[in-house]
Amino acid sequence: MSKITIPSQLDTTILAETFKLLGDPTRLRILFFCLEHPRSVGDIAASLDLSQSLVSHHLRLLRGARLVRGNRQAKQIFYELADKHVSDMLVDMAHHVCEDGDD
Amino acid sequence: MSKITIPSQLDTTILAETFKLLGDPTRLRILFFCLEHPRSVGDIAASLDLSQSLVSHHLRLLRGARLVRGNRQAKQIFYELADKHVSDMLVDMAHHVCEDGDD
DNA sequence: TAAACACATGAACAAATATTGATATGTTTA
DNA sequence: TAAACATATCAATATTTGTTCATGTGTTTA
Repeated sequence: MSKITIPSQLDTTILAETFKLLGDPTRLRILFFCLEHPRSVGDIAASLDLSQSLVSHHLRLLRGARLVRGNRQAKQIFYELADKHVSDMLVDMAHHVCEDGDD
Repeated sequence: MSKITIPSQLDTTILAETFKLLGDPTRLRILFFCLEHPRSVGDIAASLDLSQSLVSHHLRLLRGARLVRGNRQAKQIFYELADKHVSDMLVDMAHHVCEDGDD
């Protein structure tokens, strides 16, 4: 059971878009930083030593792919992962990168 | 339990490298095509309508990241996913891309 | 309202990357 | 060995993409 389904070329492209977003160290750092609890843009920039502009640009891409969502709290906007789905996947992959080298 | 572990900056970079490889539609198509059983380079190129050169290039990258492995069978070389680890992740992600739109 | 603060956006540039075409390497068959 | 076949590699090109700097938008406080 659990038959293997080969995605259509369109689905493949969509899937690739998501992977592509995850394929950048800066974006991954942002995502992991927001994993535990929501973080403001300024906090992200300061903690990760990135320019505010750069963080905003990346957050826009991540927002566009529904990987994160932000809600305003007074002047600041706090970003968190979009849903458990995404965070589970990240944690899962993080584990994978640690346990390397079978074979 | 299952405490969230934030990867080091180095680990993040390594993880990103893997995601980056998965973040190309052509490579994803190659991977899914080899999911069920090993496929020769020529078969991949013909079936996916890609030049032989392009397929070889991509396979080299995938090999370098230990995402696929190939074994020679006479003139041809048959490629398959490196381990269950990789294929499980791919199938998993393929499922994710289908079930969209919570919220 | 004006100034200050937090974040978003646009243009521009440099670096990375996918793709192509030609050629090389290695394996088999005549 | 030579020719044919399958795959790999090299060099070059065109596109994509991450980053920066300057500026714009929206919210709060004086």
